[in-house]
Amino acid sequence: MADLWQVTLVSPPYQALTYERPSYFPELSPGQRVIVPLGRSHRMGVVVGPAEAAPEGVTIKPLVWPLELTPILDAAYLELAGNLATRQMASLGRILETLLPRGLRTAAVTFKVDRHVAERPLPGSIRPAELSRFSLEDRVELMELWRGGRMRVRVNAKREEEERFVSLVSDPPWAVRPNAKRQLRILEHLLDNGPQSLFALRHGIGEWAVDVAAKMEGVGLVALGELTADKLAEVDEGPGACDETPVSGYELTDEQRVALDELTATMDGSGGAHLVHGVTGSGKTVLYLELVRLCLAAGRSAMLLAPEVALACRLYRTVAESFPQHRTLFDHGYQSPMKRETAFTGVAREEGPCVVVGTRSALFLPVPDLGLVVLDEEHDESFKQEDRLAYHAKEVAWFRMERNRGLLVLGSATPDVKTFHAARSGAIPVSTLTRRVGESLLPEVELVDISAMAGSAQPFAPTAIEAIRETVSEGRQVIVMLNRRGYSPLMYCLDCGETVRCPECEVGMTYHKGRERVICHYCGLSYSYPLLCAKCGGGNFVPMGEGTERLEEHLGELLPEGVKVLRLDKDATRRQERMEEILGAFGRGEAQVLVGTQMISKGHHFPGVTLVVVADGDLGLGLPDYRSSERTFQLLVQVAGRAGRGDDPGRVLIQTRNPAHPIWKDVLTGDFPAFFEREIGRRKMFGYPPFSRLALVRISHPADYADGAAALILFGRVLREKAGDQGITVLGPAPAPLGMLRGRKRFNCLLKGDDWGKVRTLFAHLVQANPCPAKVRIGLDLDPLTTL
DNA sequence: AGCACGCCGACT
DNA sequence: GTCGGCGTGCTC
Repeated sequence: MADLWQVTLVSPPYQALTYERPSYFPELSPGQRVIVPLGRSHRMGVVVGPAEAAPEGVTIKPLVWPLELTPILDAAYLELAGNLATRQMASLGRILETLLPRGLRTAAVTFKVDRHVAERPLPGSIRPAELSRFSLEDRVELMELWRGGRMRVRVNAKREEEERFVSLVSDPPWAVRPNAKRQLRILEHLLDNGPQSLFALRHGIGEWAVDVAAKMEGVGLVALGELTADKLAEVDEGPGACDETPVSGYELTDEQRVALDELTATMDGSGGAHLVHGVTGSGKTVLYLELVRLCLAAGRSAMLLAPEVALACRLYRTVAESFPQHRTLFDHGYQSPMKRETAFTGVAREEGPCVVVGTRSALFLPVPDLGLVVLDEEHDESFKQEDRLAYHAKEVAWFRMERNRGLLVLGSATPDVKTFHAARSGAIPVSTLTRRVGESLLPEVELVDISAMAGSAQPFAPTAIEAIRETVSEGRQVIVMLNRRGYSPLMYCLDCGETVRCPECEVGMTYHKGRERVICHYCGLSYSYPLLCAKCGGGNFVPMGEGTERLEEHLGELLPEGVKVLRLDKDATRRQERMEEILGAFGRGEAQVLVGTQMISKGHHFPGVTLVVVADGDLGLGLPDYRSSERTFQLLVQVAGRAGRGDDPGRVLIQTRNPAHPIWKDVLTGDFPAFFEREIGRRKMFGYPPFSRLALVRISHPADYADGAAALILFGRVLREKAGDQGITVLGPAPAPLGMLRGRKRFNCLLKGDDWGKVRTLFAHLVQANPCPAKVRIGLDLDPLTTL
């Protein structure tokens, strides 16, 4: 009787197929990677379990080779992947493909044999296809070598070469001949998409990219090798950038002690979540460290997650210093595939408990016996991944901790309304920290009415200008935040009033002064400026509105000579490493003013900052999205927390055109519970989450697809037909706010129900009804960050 | 993803 | 007349 096993392929067709275990094979168990034959090719697959019987009408092939002797993935990890597969309505193979580092999911490997130990002459280097052609006795002998560690596996040289990262070494303009089209294409691509592996570059641009990039390295236009984010993380050691959290010798405040007792109570073996609601500077990090200490003492591993790389990096340094006797690991999505692979296998094979610090993707490291996960700034939207595999770190962490009987800690000064509702209704325990540690006080927040300034070219009210000048003259630092990027939102033609619009996306294109280009923020298409009006042929474009670049210019004029202004926004930091550079320079006091978008609101610690000015507090309030006031509240309280974290009291000025808005009362006092009460009442009244489940169906088809309209009518009918059975309210399908993106027409459809299962069922009906899957794409976004 | 089959254009 | 483009389809 043949020994049959189910193997899930981690490349197309992603199915679980049945293979036979040859007699000379080692024992198999779920989670082990194997090479299997498929058609005339070979693939990597993961053993999921024994198979009862061969399926009808297929001849079972034998497994070719095991890639490891003990499984790299344990049962809990396979269960996690399986859960994601169910949630995403995708196959397990497809999920595993996105979770495994590239080197661990490819069958393009070479086996290296220690030749001198073989009794008979064997080739020193063997490809999987050759293995299947060897005689039985050769394979038996090789398997002996493999078991004894005298035969190793290596990723093919070409694959390995493509693991190398390409990154920009300078900002535009670059020293290239203007007619070097391919080089420019690569440079623009890197600027838009960030540092990436040669592999990714080849996929994004074309076959020629690898050779051209190699040539460009020779002349110093790009850097090839390890990703620089890691190097910069080491550089950022300036006095201002160092963490305020003492590694040892600190004493817990009464509040912290109470919170720690409450947390350890939750930690006690049953598994569950715990919210830590503490104002900025109240010492949440110290609590995390104490919990990690307890977790390690119990012999279990711990994981700390921050919303972005820079914050995670700072947290990592503290952790590494605090636990020198344990293995500590820093992991984030911007690492080279090679590094991720090392981290992945390292953590899977680790004997004792370890500590992992990182961003959301670190959650998928196969850490055995994970007993604690901390999500710092748990309300942050970066914890949700929207592209590729869609998941929310909170849900994944919750799943892992529930199964592992571990503790999930959610920490924030401004918790997610859904989380806080769960805490208020008793579903999860909550600990509250109301006071800052040490001498520093919470900043004083004031509103500045700018409603009378409409139409003025001046972006700052006199009060704000006065405050900025005063702070700078005292030698203190100022943060100015604008929730908008680019030099100006739109360009208008003076002759005909037409705005510059992207031909692919039908949205206004933005002028970027530094690059002298107009750019579409949605698809990245750009034209050099000046340009001629498409409608009237004139060239008299004028920028409208206010962006960070113009704020930076205004400040330059407003402030005395010698005052240095830095700018931090998405454009200034397209090169990943620039952000660390700018924050580091500001932290070291190399500039007095920092102008930026919301990214400056996130937990960075600048002791010299005593004034925060929010240029336009109203932005984002009026959006037709149920979470817009939650997002605005979180952003403003978060940025206010940047002020006065040193010894001097802080001051926060929020400019608004709408001082009567009810949100200001709560923002001024930083009163989260008051904000929550108002917000939760509104949500209940309109049936928004957490009182319902909201999902967004995204439908798109090529603009020139003639039957698109008919497909949408069909979808509408199917939705309305089936929605009743599931008790789901359907809105749409309606054209999406970005009705056109990258040459595709887009439509959104909002589903409101009381159960995710029902929403999925309805979505499945929709997928089934798709008249042309090749042209019409349908995607499901559960609990969307924005319903726009 | 590979690797076949299969059906159309530009070359010895 | 062949070589070779890549569209389509299948793989335990």
